[in-house]
Amino acid sequence: MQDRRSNPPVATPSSARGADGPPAHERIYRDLRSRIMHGELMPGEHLTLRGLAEEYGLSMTPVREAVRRLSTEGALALTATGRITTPELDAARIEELAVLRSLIEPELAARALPRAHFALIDRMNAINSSIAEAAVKGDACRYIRHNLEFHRALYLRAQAPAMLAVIETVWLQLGPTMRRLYEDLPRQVPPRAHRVMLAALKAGDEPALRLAVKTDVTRGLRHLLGQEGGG
Amino acid sequence: MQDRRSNPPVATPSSARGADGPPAHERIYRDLRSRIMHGELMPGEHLTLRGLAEEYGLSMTPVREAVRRLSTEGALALTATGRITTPELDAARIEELAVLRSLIEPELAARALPRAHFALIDRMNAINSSIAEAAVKGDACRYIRHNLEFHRALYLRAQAPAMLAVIETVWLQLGPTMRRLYEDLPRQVPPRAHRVMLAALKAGDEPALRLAVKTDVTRGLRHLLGQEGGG
DNA sequence: CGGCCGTGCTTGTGATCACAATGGCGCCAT
DNA sequence: ATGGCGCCATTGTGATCACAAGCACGGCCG
Repeated sequence: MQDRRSNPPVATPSSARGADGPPAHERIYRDLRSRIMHGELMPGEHLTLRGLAEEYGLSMTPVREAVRRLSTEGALALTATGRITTPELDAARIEELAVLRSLIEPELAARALPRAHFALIDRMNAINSSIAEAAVKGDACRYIRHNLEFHRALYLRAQAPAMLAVIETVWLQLGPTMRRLYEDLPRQVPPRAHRVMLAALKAGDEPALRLAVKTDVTRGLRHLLGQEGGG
Repeated sequence: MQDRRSNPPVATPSSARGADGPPAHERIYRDLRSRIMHGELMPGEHLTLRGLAEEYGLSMTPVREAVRRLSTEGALALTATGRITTPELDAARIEELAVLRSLIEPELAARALPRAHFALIDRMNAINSSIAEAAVKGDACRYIRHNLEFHRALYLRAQAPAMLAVIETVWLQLGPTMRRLYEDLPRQVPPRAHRVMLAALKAGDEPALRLAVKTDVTRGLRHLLGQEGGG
Protein backbone atom coordinates (compact mmCIF):
# COMPACT_ATOMS: atom_id res chain seq x y z
CA MET A 1 0.00 0.00 0.00
CA GLN A 2 1.12 3.57 -0.51
CA ASP A 3 2.21 5.78 2.32
CA ARG A 4 -0.98 7.15 3.74
CA ARG A 5 0.75 10.30 5.00
CA SER A 6 3.37 12.56 3.48
CA ASN A 7 4.99 14.04 6.57
CA PRO A 8 7.52 11.48 7.76
CA PRO A 9 7.39 11.48 11.56
CA VAL A 10 3.82 10.54 12.42
CA ALA A 11 0.49 9.78 10.89
CA THR A 12 -2.71 11.44 12.02
CA PRO A 13 -4.75 8.97 14.00
CA SER A 14 -7.81 11.13 13.50
CA SER A 15 -7.82 10.40 9.79
CA ALA A 16 -8.30 6.72 10.45
CA ARG A 17 -11.31 7.28 12.66
CA GLY A 18 -14.11 7.41 10.15
CA ALA A 19 -16.68 6.77 12.85
CA ASP A 20 -16.39 7.66 16.50
CA GLY A 21 -17.99 4.37 17.48
CA PRO A 22 -16.03 1.64 19.22
CA PRO A 23 -12.26 2.03 19.09
CA ALA A 24 -10.30 0.29 16.38
CA HIS A 25 -8.90 -2.49 18.53
CA GLU A 26 -12.39 -3.33 19.69
CA ARG A 27 -13.69 -3.51 16.14
CA ILE A 28 -10.91 -5.84 15.04
CA TYR A 29 -11.43 -7.94 18.11
CA ARG A 30 -15.16 -8.31 17.54
CA ASP A 31 -14.76 -8.98 13.85
CA LEU A 32 -12.05 -11.58 14.25
CA ARG A 33 -13.91 -13.16 17.12
CA SER A 34 -17.05 -13.47 15.07
CA ARG A 35 -15.16 -14.92 12.13
CA ILE A 36 -13.50 -17.52 14.31
CA MET A 37 -16.60 -18.44 16.29
CA HIS A 38 -18.60 -18.94 13.13
CA GLY A 39 -16.04 -21.15 11.50
CA GLU A 40 -14.79 -18.82 8.81
CA LEU A 41 -11.23 -19.87 9.57
CA MET A 42 -9.97 -23.41 9.24
CA PRO A 43 -7.98 -25.00 12.07
CA GLY A 44 -4.26 -24.54 11.69
CA GLU A 45 -4.53 -21.39 9.62
CA HIS A 46 -1.66 -18.95 10.02
CA LEU A 47 -2.15 -15.26 10.78
CA THR A 48 0.36 -12.45 11.11
CA LEU A 49 0.04 -9.16 12.89
CA ARG A 50 1.20 -7.22 9.88
CA GLY A 51 -1.10 -9.14 7.60
CA LEU A 52 -4.11 -8.42 9.77
CA ALA A 53 -3.04 -4.82 10.24
CA GLU A 54 -2.89 -4.35 6.49
CA GLU A 55 -6.18 -6.16 6.00
CA TYR A 56 -7.92 -3.82 8.42
CA GLY A 57 -5.95 -0.77 7.35
CA LEU A 58 -4.46 -0.20 10.78
CA SER A 59 -1.15 -0.44 12.52
CA MET A 60 0.03 -3.47 14.44
CA THR A 61 -0.79 -2.03 17.84
CA PRO A 62 -4.56 -2.54 17.94
CA VAL A 63 -4.25 -5.80 16.04
CA ARG A 64 -1.86 -7.10 18.63
CA GLU A 65 -4.30 -6.38 21.41
CA ALA A 66 -7.13 -8.12 19.59
CA VAL A 67 -5.02 -11.16 18.82
CA ARG A 68 -3.76 -11.36 22.36
CA ARG A 69 -7.26 -11.19 23.75
CA LEU A 70 -8.41 -13.91 21.41
CA SER A 71 -5.50 -16.16 22.28
CA THR A 72 -6.35 -15.70 25.95
CA GLU A 73 -9.85 -16.92 25.17
CA GLY A 74 -8.51 -19.93 23.31
CA ALA A 75 -9.77 -18.64 19.99
CA LEU A 76 -6.23 -18.41 18.66
CA ALA A 77 -3.15 -20.39 19.55
CA LEU A 78 0.32 -18.96 19.85
CA THR A 79 3.32 -21.15 19.13
CA ALA A 80 6.22 -21.11 21.57
CA THR A 81 7.81 -18.41 19.45
CA GLY A 82 4.68 -16.31 19.32
CA ARG A 83 3.42 -17.25 15.89
CA ILE A 84 -0.33 -17.04 15.52
CA THR A 85 -2.46 -19.91 14.33
CA THR A 86 -6.02 -20.98 14.64
CA PRO A 87 -6.06 -23.88 17.11
CA GLU A 88 -6.18 -27.57 16.28
CA LEU A 89 -8.09 -29.30 19.05
CA ASP A 90 -7.42 -32.88 20.06
CA ALA A 91 -10.16 -35.30 21.06
CA ALA A 92 -9.75 -34.73 24.78
CA ARG A 93 -10.08 -30.99 24.41
CA ILE A 94 -13.15 -31.33 22.23
CA GLU A 95 -14.75 -33.63 24.75
CA GLU A 96 -14.08 -31.16 27.54
CA LEU A 97 -15.61 -28.31 25.64
CA ALA A 98 -18.65 -30.38 24.75
CA VAL A 99 -19.11 -31.32 28.39
CA LEU A 100 -18.91 -27.67 29.33
CA ARG A 101 -21.67 -27.01 26.85
CA SER A 102 -23.75 -29.83 28.28
CA LEU A 103 -23.28 -28.44 31.78
CA ILE A 104 -23.98 -24.79 31.11
CA GLU A 105 -26.42 -24.64 28.24
CA PRO A 106 -29.24 -26.59 29.92
CA GLU A 107 -29.00 -24.17 32.82
CA LEU A 108 -29.22 -21.21 30.47
CA ALA A 109 -32.17 -22.75 28.69
CA ALA A 110 -33.95 -23.43 31.95
CA ARG A 111 -33.44 -19.83 33.03
CA ALA A 112 -34.76 -18.59 29.73
CA LEU A 113 -37.81 -20.82 29.84
CA PRO A 114 -40.02 -18.63 32.07
CA ARG A 115 -39.27 -15.64 29.85
CA ALA A 116 -39.79 -17.36 26.52
CA HIS A 117 -42.54 -15.45 24.76
CA PHE A 118 -44.26 -16.59 21.61
CA ALA A 119 -42.20 -14.08 19.66
CA LEU A 120 -39.04 -15.84 20.77
CA ILE A 121 -40.31 -19.24 19.72
CA ASP A 122 -41.33 -17.83 16.37
CA ARG A 123 -37.92 -16.35 15.92
CA MET A 124 -36.24 -19.61 16.86
CA ASN A 125 -38.45 -21.39 14.37
CA ALA A 126 -37.35 -18.98 11.68
CA ILE A 127 -33.71 -19.49 12.58
CA ASN A 128 -34.28 -23.21 12.46
CA SER A 129 -35.48 -22.86 8.91
CA SER A 130 -32.39 -20.90 8.06
CA ILE A 131 -30.29 -23.70 9.46
CA ALA A 132 -32.04 -26.23 7.25
CA GLU A 133 -31.60 -23.91 4.30
CA ALA A 134 -27.89 -23.53 4.93
CA ALA A 135 -27.63 -27.29 5.33
CA VAL A 136 -29.23 -27.87 1.94
CA LYS A 137 -26.96 -25.35 0.28
CA GLY A 138 -23.95 -26.90 1.99
CA ASP A 139 -22.92 -23.55 3.42
CA ALA A 140 -20.94 -24.59 6.49
CA CYS A 141 -20.35 -21.07 7.78
CA ARG A 142 -23.98 -20.09 7.56
CA TYR A 143 -24.98 -23.39 9.12
CA ILE A 144 -22.75 -22.78 12.12
CA ARG A 145 -23.79 -19.16 12.37
CA HIS A 146 -27.49 -19.91 12.41
CA ASN A 147 -27.03 -22.83 14.75
CA LEU A 148 -25.32 -20.65 17.32
CA GLU A 149 -27.83 -17.92 16.70
CA PHE A 150 -30.58 -20.39 17.55
CA HIS A 151 -29.02 -21.13 20.90
CA ARG A 152 -28.05 -17.55 21.61
CA ALA A 153 -31.56 -16.27 20.90
CA LEU A 154 -32.81 -18.54 23.64
CA TYR A 155 -30.03 -17.93 26.11
CA LEU A 156 -30.29 -14.18 25.79
CA ARG A 157 -33.60 -14.48 27.56
CA ALA A 158 -31.90 -16.09 30.54
CA GLN A 159 -30.71 -12.67 31.74
CA ALA A 160 -27.39 -14.26 32.60
CA PRO A 161 -24.62 -12.30 30.91
CA ALA A 162 -21.78 -14.01 32.77
CA MET A 163 -22.96 -17.48 31.84
CA LEU A 164 -23.59 -16.39 28.29
CA ALA A 165 -20.09 -14.97 28.07
CA VAL A 166 -18.61 -18.23 29.27
CA ILE A 167 -20.55 -20.34 26.83
CA GLU A 168 -19.66 -18.03 23.97
CA THR A 169 -16.02 -18.51 24.84
CA VAL A 170 -16.58 -22.24 24.56
CA TRP A 171 -18.25 -21.80 21.18
CA LEU A 172 -15.35 -19.65 20.17
CA GLN A 173 -12.85 -22.35 20.93
CA LEU A 174 -14.89 -24.86 18.98
CA GLY A 175 -15.31 -22.56 15.99
CA PRO A 176 -12.55 -23.70 13.66
CA THR A 177 -13.09 -27.34 14.61
CA MET A 178 -16.81 -27.12 13.87
CA ARG A 179 -15.88 -25.65 10.54
CA ARG A 180 -13.78 -28.65 9.70
CA LEU A 181 -16.54 -30.96 10.89
CA TYR A 182 -19.26 -29.45 8.76
CA GLU A 183 -16.84 -29.15 5.90
CA ASP A 184 -16.04 -32.83 5.79
CA LEU A 185 -19.20 -34.46 7.01
CA PRO A 186 -22.21 -34.81 4.76
CA ARG A 187 -24.79 -32.37 6.06
CA GLN A 188 -26.49 -33.62 9.16
CA VAL A 189 -30.26 -33.77 9.29
CA PRO A 190 -31.77 -30.35 9.83
CA PRO A 191 -31.58 -30.25 13.59
CA ARG A 192 -33.83 -32.77 15.20
CA ALA A 193 -33.11 -31.88 18.81
CA HIS A 194 -33.99 -28.29 18.00
CA ARG A 195 -37.58 -29.30 17.36
CA VAL A 196 -37.66 -31.10 20.67
CA MET A 197 -36.35 -27.97 22.33
CA LEU A 198 -39.06 -25.89 20.74
CA ALA A 199 -41.73 -28.35 21.81
CA ALA A 200 -40.48 -28.31 25.40
CA LEU A 201 -40.36 -24.54 25.27
CA LYS A 202 -43.98 -24.32 24.17
CA ALA A 203 -45.01 -26.84 26.79
CA GLY A 204 -43.06 -25.05 29.49
CA ASP A 205 -41.48 -28.38 30.38
CA GLU A 206 -38.15 -27.58 32.00
CA PRO A 207 -36.78 -31.10 32.42
CA ALA A 208 -37.59 -31.91 28.80
CA LEU A 209 -35.93 -28.68 27.69
CA ARG A 210 -32.79 -29.39 29.68
CA LEU A 211 -32.62 -32.86 28.21
CA ALA A 212 -33.20 -31.65 24.68
CA VAL A 213 -30.45 -29.07 24.95
CA LYS A 214 -28.06 -31.59 26.39
CA THR A 215 -28.95 -34.03 23.64
CA ASP A 216 -28.36 -31.42 20.97
CA VAL A 217 -24.94 -30.61 22.35
CA THR A 218 -23.95 -34.21 22.95
CA ARG A 219 -25.00 -35.22 19.47
CA GLY A 220 -22.54 -32.71 18.08
CA LEU A 221 -19.91 -34.10 20.40
CA ARG A 222 -20.27 -37.60 19.04
CA HIS A 223 -19.73 -36.35 15.53
CA LEU A 224 -16.72 -34.31 16.48
CA LEU A 225 -15.11 -37.21 18.30
CA GLY A 226 -16.08 -39.71 15.65
CA GLN A 227 -14.16 -37.92 12.93
CA GLU A 228 -11.28 -36.85 15.10
CA GLY A 229 -9.08 -39.72 13.93
CA GLY A 230 -9.45 -38.70 10.32
CA GLY A 231 -8.33 -35.10 10.83
CA MET B 1 12.16 7.82 36.60
CA GLN B 2 15.32 9.00 34.90
CA ASP B 3 15.91 8.46 31.25
CA ARG B 4 17.28 5.00 30.98
CA ARG B 5 19.06 5.81 27.73
CA SER B 6 21.06 8.78 26.63
CA ASN B 7 20.55 8.67 22.87
CA PRO B 8 17.24 10.37 22.16
CA PRO B 9 15.48 8.36 19.47
CA VAL B 10 15.01 4.91 20.97
CA ALA B 11 15.78 2.84 24.01
CA THR B 12 17.34 -0.55 23.83
CA PRO B 13 14.74 -3.20 24.55
CA SER B 14 17.50 -5.66 25.31
CA SER B 15 18.50 -3.75 28.42
CA ALA B 16 15.07 -4.34 29.94
CA ARG B 17 15.20 -8.08 29.38
CA GLY B 18 16.95 -9.30 32.47
CA ALA B 19 15.75 -12.85 31.92
CA ASP B 20 14.85 -14.46 28.64
CA GLY B 21 11.93 -16.28 30.19
CA PRO B 22 8.35 -15.39 29.36
CA PRO B 23 7.95 -12.05 27.58
CA ALA B 24 7.23 -8.98 29.62
CA HIS B 25 3.57 -8.67 28.73
CA GLU B 26 3.03 -12.24 29.81
CA ARG B 27 4.72 -11.65 33.13
CA ILE B 28 2.62 -8.60 33.87
CA TYR B 29 -0.48 -10.46 32.82
CA ARG B 30 0.21 -13.41 35.08
CA ASP B 31 1.19 -11.25 38.00
CA LEU B 32 -1.81 -8.96 37.77
CA ARG B 33 -4.10 -11.91 37.20
CA SER B 34 -2.81 -13.64 40.27
CA ARG B 35 -3.15 -10.52 42.36
CA ILE B 36 -6.73 -10.00 41.25
CA MET B 37 -7.79 -13.62 41.58
CA HIS B 38 -6.41 -13.83 45.09
CA GLY B 39 -8.14 -10.70 46.24
CA GLU B 40 -5.16 -8.41 46.60
CA LEU B 41 -7.13 -5.62 44.96
CA MET B 42 -10.32 -4.18 46.36
CA PRO B 43 -13.38 -3.78 44.14
CA GLY B 44 -13.56 -0.36 42.53
CA GLU B 45 -9.83 0.26 42.69
CA HIS B 46 -8.46 2.47 39.93
CA LEU B 47 -5.49 1.52 37.79
CA THR B 48 -3.69 3.44 35.06
CA LEU B 49 -1.54 2.17 32.24
CA ARG B 50 1.25 4.57 33.05
CA GLY B 51 1.06 3.75 36.73
CA LEU B 52 1.33 0.02 36.09
CA ALA B 53 4.04 0.59 33.51
CA GLU B 54 6.09 2.50 36.01
CA GLU B 55 5.40 -0.05 38.73
CA TYR B 56 6.72 -2.84 36.54
CA GLY B 57 9.45 -0.74 34.99
CA LEU B 58 8.12 -1.13 31.47
CA SER B 59 6.46 0.93 28.81
CA MET B 60 2.73 1.14 28.32
CA THR B 61 2.64 -1.30 25.43
CA PRO B 62 2.92 -4.61 27.29
CA VAL B 63 0.85 -3.26 30.15
CA ARG B 64 -1.92 -2.39 27.78
CA GLU B 65 -2.02 -5.90 26.41
CA ALA B 66 -2.16 -7.40 29.87
CA VAL B 67 -4.91 -5.06 31.00
CA ARG B 68 -6.92 -5.69 27.88
CA ARG B 69 -6.67 -9.43 28.30
CA LEU B 70 -7.77 -9.16 31.90
CA SER B 71 -10.70 -6.96 31.05
CA THR B 72 -11.76 -9.50 28.43
CA GLU B 73 -11.77 -12.11 31.15
CA GLY B 74 -13.84 -9.93 33.43
CA ALA B 75 -10.99 -9.46 35.86
CA LEU B 76 -10.91 -5.73 35.18
CA ALA B 77 -13.66 -3.38 34.12
CA LEU B 78 -13.25 -0.56 31.66
CA THR B 79 -15.43 2.51 31.95
CA ALA B 80 -17.07 3.87 28.82
CA THR B 81 -14.11 6.18 28.41
CA GLY B 82 -11.58 3.41 28.84
CA ARG B 83 -10.62 4.00 32.45
CA ILE B 84 -9.51 0.89 34.28
CA THR B 85 -11.06 -0.27 37.52
CA THR B 86 -11.42 -3.50 39.38
CA PRO B 87 -15.03 -4.60 38.94
CA GLU B 88 -17.85 -4.13 41.41
CA LEU B 89 -20.20 -7.07 41.01
CA ASP B 90 -23.92 -6.82 41.68
CA ALA B 91 -25.91 -9.58 43.31
CA ALA B 92 -27.16 -11.06 40.05
CA ARG B 93 -23.65 -11.34 38.67
CA ILE B 94 -22.37 -12.94 41.83
CA GLU B 95 -25.17 -15.46 41.77
CA GLU B 96 -24.38 -16.34 38.17
CA LEU B 97 -20.74 -16.89 38.88
CA ALA B 98 -21.53 -19.00 41.90
CA VAL B 99 -23.89 -21.14 39.83
CA LEU B 100 -21.16 -21.58 37.27
CA ARG B 101 -18.91 -22.79 40.03
CA SER B 102 -21.58 -25.20 41.25
CA LEU B 103 -22.03 -26.54 37.73
CA ILE B 104 -18.41 -27.00 36.76
CA GLU B 105 -16.51 -27.74 39.95
CA PRO B 106 -18.38 -30.91 40.88
CA GLU B 107 -17.61 -32.23 37.42
CA LEU B 108 -13.94 -31.42 37.82
CA ALA B 109 -13.90 -33.06 41.24
CA ALA B 110 -15.58 -36.16 39.89
CA ARG B 111 -13.02 -36.40 37.12
CA ALA B 112 -10.20 -36.01 39.58
CA LEU B 113 -11.58 -38.62 41.94
CA PRO B 114 -10.21 -41.72 40.18
CA ARG B 115 -6.77 -40.13 40.06
CA ALA B 116 -6.68 -38.89 43.64
CA HIS B 117 -3.69 -40.54 45.28
CA PHE B 118 -2.93 -40.45 48.96
CA ALA B 119 -0.30 -37.83 48.29
CA LEU B 120 -2.96 -35.53 46.90
CA ILE B 121 -5.21 -35.97 49.90
CA ASP B 122 -2.30 -35.29 52.20
CA ARG B 123 -1.48 -32.18 50.30
CA MET B 124 -5.08 -31.02 50.42
CA ASN B 125 -5.10 -31.64 54.15
CA ALA B 126 -2.03 -29.49 54.52
CA ILE B 127 -3.59 -26.73 52.46
CA ASN B 128 -6.68 -27.01 54.60
CA SER B 129 -4.55 -26.36 57.66
CA SER B 130 -3.06 -23.34 55.97
CA ILE B 131 -6.57 -22.05 55.34
CA ALA B 132 -7.46 -22.39 59.00
CA GLU B 133 -4.22 -20.68 59.93
CA ALA B 134 -4.91 -17.76 57.61
CA ALA B 135 -8.43 -17.55 59.02
CA VAL B 136 -7.12 -17.28 62.56
CA LYS B 137 -4.63 -14.61 61.59
CA GLY B 138 -7.34 -12.74 59.71
CA ASP B 139 -5.26 -12.69 56.54
CA ALA B 140 -7.92 -12.39 53.86
CA CYS B 141 -5.53 -12.67 50.92
CA ARG B 142 -3.86 -15.76 52.23
CA TYR B 143 -7.23 -17.25 53.10
CA ILE B 144 -8.48 -16.78 49.54
CA ARG B 145 -5.22 -17.98 48.06
CA HIS B 146 -5.14 -21.20 50.05
CA ASN B 147 -8.82 -21.78 49.50
CA LEU B 148 -8.40 -21.65 45.74
CA GLU B 149 -5.23 -23.67 45.99
CA PHE B 150 -7.20 -26.37 47.77
CA HIS B 151 -9.64 -26.59 44.91
CA ARG B 152 -7.02 -26.26 42.21
CA ALA B 153 -4.90 -29.03 43.68
CA LEU B 154 -7.84 -31.35 43.27
CA TYR B 155 -8.97 -30.15 39.87
CA LEU B 156 -5.49 -30.39 38.42
CA ARG B 157 -5.88 -34.13 38.70
CA ALA B 158 -8.94 -34.03 36.49
CA GLN B 159 -6.74 -33.73 33.39
CA ALA B 160 -9.18 -31.18 32.05
CA PRO B 161 -7.29 -28.02 31.14
CA ALA B 162 -10.17 -26.36 29.32
CA MET B 163 -12.56 -26.79 32.21
CA LEU B 164 -9.90 -25.66 34.65
CA ALA B 165 -9.26 -22.57 32.57
CA VAL B 166 -12.95 -21.71 32.58
CA ILE B 167 -13.32 -22.13 36.31
CA GLU B 168 -10.21 -20.06 36.94
CA THR B 169 -11.76 -17.29 34.90
CA VAL B 170 -14.78 -17.48 37.18
CA TRP B 171 -12.56 -17.31 40.25
CA LEU B 172 -10.81 -14.39 38.68
CA GLN B 173 -14.03 -12.44 38.32
CA LEU B 174 -14.94 -13.17 41.91
CA GLY B 175 -11.50 -12.20 43.22
CA PRO B 176 -12.04 -8.60 44.32
CA THR B 177 -15.52 -9.38 45.62
CA MET B 178 -14.25 -12.27 47.71
CA ARG B 179 -11.67 -9.91 49.07
CA ARG B 180 -14.34 -7.53 50.24
CA LEU B 181 -16.34 -10.43 51.70
CA TYR B 182 -13.54 -11.82 53.78
CA GLU B 183 -12.47 -8.33 54.71
CA ASP B 184 -15.82 -7.40 56.22
CA LEU B 185 -17.18 -10.67 57.49
CA PRO B 186 -15.86 -12.19 60.70
CA ARG B 187 -13.80 -15.16 59.68
CA GLN B 188 -15.91 -18.13 58.70
CA VAL B 189 -15.31 -21.48 60.35
CA PRO B 190 -12.25 -23.21 58.98
CA PRO B 191 -13.86 -24.89 55.99
CA ARG B 192 -16.34 -27.51 56.99
CA ALA B 193 -17.28 -28.67 53.50
CA HIS B 194 -13.62 -29.21 52.77
CA ARG B 195 -13.50 -31.97 55.35
CA VAL B 196 -16.52 -33.59 53.76
CA MET B 197 -14.79 -33.38 50.42
CA LEU B 198 -11.71 -35.07 51.80
CA ALA B 199 -13.80 -37.81 53.37
CA ALA B 200 -15.62 -38.44 50.11
CA LEU B 201 -12.28 -38.46 48.32
CA LYS B 202 -10.88 -41.09 50.65
CA ALA B 203 -14.03 -43.15 50.35
CA GLY B 204 -14.06 -42.85 46.58
CA ASP B 205 -17.68 -41.75 46.83
CA GLU B 206 -18.37 -39.66 43.74
CA PRO B 207 -21.92 -38.51 44.54
CA ALA B 208 -20.85 -37.41 48.01
CA LEU B 209 -17.87 -35.59 46.55
CA ARG B 210 -20.01 -33.77 44.00
CA LEU B 211 -22.41 -32.75 46.72
CA ALA B 212 -19.67 -31.61 49.05
CA VAL B 213 -18.09 -29.46 46.37
CA LYS B 214 -21.43 -27.97 45.45
CA THR B 215 -22.14 -27.29 49.10
CA ASP B 216 -18.81 -25.60 49.58
CA VAL B 217 -19.40 -23.32 46.63
CA THR B 218 -23.01 -22.58 47.49
CA ARG B 219 -22.14 -21.76 51.05
CA GLY B 220 -19.82 -19.06 49.78
CA LEU B 221 -22.61 -17.82 47.56
CA ARG B 222 -24.97 -17.32 50.45
CA HIS B 223 -22.45 -15.19 52.25
CA LEU B 224 -21.70 -13.13 49.19
CA LEU B 225 -25.35 -12.47 48.53
CA GLY B 226 -26.15 -11.90 52.16
CA GLN B 227 -23.79 -8.98 52.50
CA GLU B 228 -24.40 -7.59 49.04
CA GLY B 229 -26.78 -4.91 50.37
CA GLY B 230 -24.23 -3.60 52.81
CA GLY B 231 -21.47 -3.05 50.24
C1' DC C 1 -21.98 31.72 48.82
C1' DG C 2 -23.00 28.30 45.25
C1' DG C 3 -23.30 26.64 40.56
C1' DC C 4 -21.36 26.78 35.80
C1' DC C 5 -17.73 27.00 32.66
C1' DG C 6 -12.95 27.08 30.99
C1' DT C 7 -8.31 25.47 31.33
C1' DG C 8 -4.76 22.24 32.20
C1' DC C 9 -3.10 17.87 33.68
C1' DT C 10 -4.17 12.99 33.30
C1' DT C 11 -5.15 9.01 30.64
C1' DG C 12 -6.22 5.98 26.90
C1' DT C 13 -5.44 5.28 21.63
C1' DG C 14 -2.95 4.40 17.75
C1' DA C 15 1.31 4.80 14.74
C1' DT C 16 6.02 4.17 13.98
C1' DC C 17 10.52 2.50 14.79
C1' DA C 18 14.41 -0.45 16.22
C1' DC C 19 15.66 -4.95 17.36
C1' DA C 20 16.06 -9.99 18.02
C1' DA C 21 14.72 -14.39 16.98
C1' DT C 22 12.84 -17.55 14.06
C1' DG C 23 11.69 -19.93 9.93
C1' DG C 24 12.47 -20.77 5.24
C1' DC C 25 15.26 -21.15 1.42
C1' DG C 26 19.15 -21.74 -1.39
C1' DC C 27 23.95 -22.96 -1.70
C1' DC C 28 27.80 -25.79 -0.97
C1' DA C 29 30.10 -29.96 0.25
C1' DT C 30 30.15 -34.78 0.33
C1' DA D 1 21.38 -36.28 -5.29
C1' DT D 2 20.96 -35.17 -0.60
C1' DG D 3 21.90 -33.38 3.87
C1' DG D 4 23.84 -29.66 6.56
C1' DC D 5 24.81 -24.82 7.02
C1' DG D 6 24.29 -20.06 6.65
C1' DC D 7 21.96 -16.01 5.03
C1' DC D 8 17.83 -13.19 4.39
C1' DA D 9 13.08 -12.12 4.78
C1' DT D 10 9.45 -12.43 7.96
C1' DT D 11 7.46 -11.78 12.39
C1' DG D 12 6.71 -10.76 17.17
C1' DT D 13 8.31 -7.49 21.09
C1' DG D 14 8.74 -3.40 23.30
C1' DA D 15 9.61 1.76 23.50
C1' DT D 16 8.42 6.23 22.22
C1' DC D 17 5.66 9.79 20.37
C1' DA D 18 1.62 12.57 18.91
C1' DC D 19 -3.06 13.28 19.74
C1' DA D 20 -7.78 13.60 21.64
C1' DA D 21 -10.99 13.03 25.13
C1' DG D 22 -11.77 13.34 30.19
C1' DC D 23 -11.89 14.68 34.63
C1' DA D 24 -10.80 17.93 38.15
C1' DC D 25 -9.80 22.00 39.98
C1' DG D 26 -10.17 26.85 40.05
C1' DG D 27 -12.20 31.17 38.64
C1' DC D 28 -16.13 33.85 37.33
C1' DC D 29 -20.80 35.13 37.44
C1' DG D 30 -25.38 35.05 39.39
